[in-house]
Amino acid sequence: MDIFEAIGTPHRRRIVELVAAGERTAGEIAAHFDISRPGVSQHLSTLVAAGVLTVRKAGRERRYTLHAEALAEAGSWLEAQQSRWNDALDRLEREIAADEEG
Amino acid sequence: MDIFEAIGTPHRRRIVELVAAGERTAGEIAAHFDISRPGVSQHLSTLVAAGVLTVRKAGRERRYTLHAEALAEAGSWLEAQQSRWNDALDRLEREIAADEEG
DNA sequence: GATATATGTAAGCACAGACTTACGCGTTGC
DNA sequence: GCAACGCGTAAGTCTGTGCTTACATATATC
Repeated sequence: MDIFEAIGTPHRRRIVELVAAGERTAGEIAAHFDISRPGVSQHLSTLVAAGVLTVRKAGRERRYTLHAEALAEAGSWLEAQQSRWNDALDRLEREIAADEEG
Repeated sequence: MDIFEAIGTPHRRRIVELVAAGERTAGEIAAHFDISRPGVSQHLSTLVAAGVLTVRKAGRERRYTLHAEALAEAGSWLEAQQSRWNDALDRLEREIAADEEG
């Protein structure tokens, strides 16, 4: 599952927000949700698989941290599309100007 | 459906890439996919509903354009999480420094 | 070593949604 | 006016996935 799919659900985006504020254990994260703990655990797994989070075993706990580079990567794609679009607009504008001139 | 969910599938992300390069008709877009034309049409509808694209009727064609602001909004969320994370790292670093000092 | 705690895994269910084919509707062109 | 075109909508299918409960595993605690 790719990054965009991973952050494509509200629950998982909420998890990202929580972990972005600092390292969290699975239990701490689960406490913020109405769904069952295993349900949250599965969301955590998909986020790790997508490279959005990182796990670290600490005794009987699992500490989840944000892998910010993954978010940056997604951001790059978004920016690329926006600059593509701006280029397209510029081209269009120049064409119109050329038409009016000629 | 929110923006992230809208761009959460590879097909729809591909559509965004196509339209980012310039205004496209439904048919032009559909030509780039292996799935049926109605299938593409449904993807277009969800992208419009999510505010990612804009439609304009032109005769019997429908011209789709990118609504770049929507992508910018998604980008803002990503950046916010990254800066949150950087703040958390800074706090952690300061705490460690304070511990070592004291 | 037995019990409790923190967590993941397994199995199953129900629903969303990504497809398909068939059809309808407006527009263009003869 | 009528055929062809461009496109969306309807209806149905099927798979993925977001949940659930039950169970397994590893660590801490006494």
